[in-house]
Amino acid sequence: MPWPSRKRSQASAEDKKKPETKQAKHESHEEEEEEESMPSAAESSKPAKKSSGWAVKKEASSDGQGSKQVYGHWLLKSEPESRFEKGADVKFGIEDLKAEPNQTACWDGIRNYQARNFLRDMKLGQEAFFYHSNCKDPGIVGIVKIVKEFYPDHTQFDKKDPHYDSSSNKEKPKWSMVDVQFVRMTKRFIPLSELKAHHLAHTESGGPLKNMLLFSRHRLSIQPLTKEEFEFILSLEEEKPR
DNA sequence: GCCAACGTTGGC
DNA sequence: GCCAACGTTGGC
Repeated sequence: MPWPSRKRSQASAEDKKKPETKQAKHESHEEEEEEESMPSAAESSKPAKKSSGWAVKKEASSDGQGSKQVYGHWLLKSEPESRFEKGADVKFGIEDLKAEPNQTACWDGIRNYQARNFLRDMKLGQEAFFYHSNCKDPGIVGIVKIVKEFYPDHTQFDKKDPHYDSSSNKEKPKWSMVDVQFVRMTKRFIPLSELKAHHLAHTESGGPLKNMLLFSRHRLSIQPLTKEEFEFILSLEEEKPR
């Protein structure tokens, strides 16, 4: 992912910590990509951006504006197993998040415009599923919440960080991050295989997971979830594992 | 380790 | 703006 997963640590804004994360690269665009795709609820408090579009859906609002769809929930991918990127271990599983001060970490290292734009749409208090990727048992393991809306990702300026971006500058940071705090583990591990089975069934039946981005945007490490998707997945917690 | 999907780069 | 080459993600 952005890919993907990312991770990093620490807490808030105050400290800057270091990097870890994964993702990488940079891109080129100009940055202006601020668009986001989804609209979130209100707007961000910070910069505002416009949206552009990608994929997310939008619905017409009744009033005629197309409002874009507002996402209130998210899925964040992170890798729970060690993997080295430019000499740094990008491992950051949910246990690592729980071990951070205040069980809070900054989600740094996102170097994909689409993921970054979603990140910028995240609002304080919104919840996200914590998804373990690129590991033996991929799937949802817990729930986190946004405790600080987007601000510059300090790892883009750190030459020693695997996600250093020489094309960015402090006057106009290209990449952002948010802080997330652990909320709870899901009542049980919800494996990718199970989500996929529902996705396939819903594709036929028109169920809630038929458009889940996990299955169409493989490489997106930060994905918005509709309320229906989030609630359906939560309902799986109560079921027996299949 | 393989490989499919897909995003990015860069020539033209 | 098109598109081929290339790089990355991430499941298996």
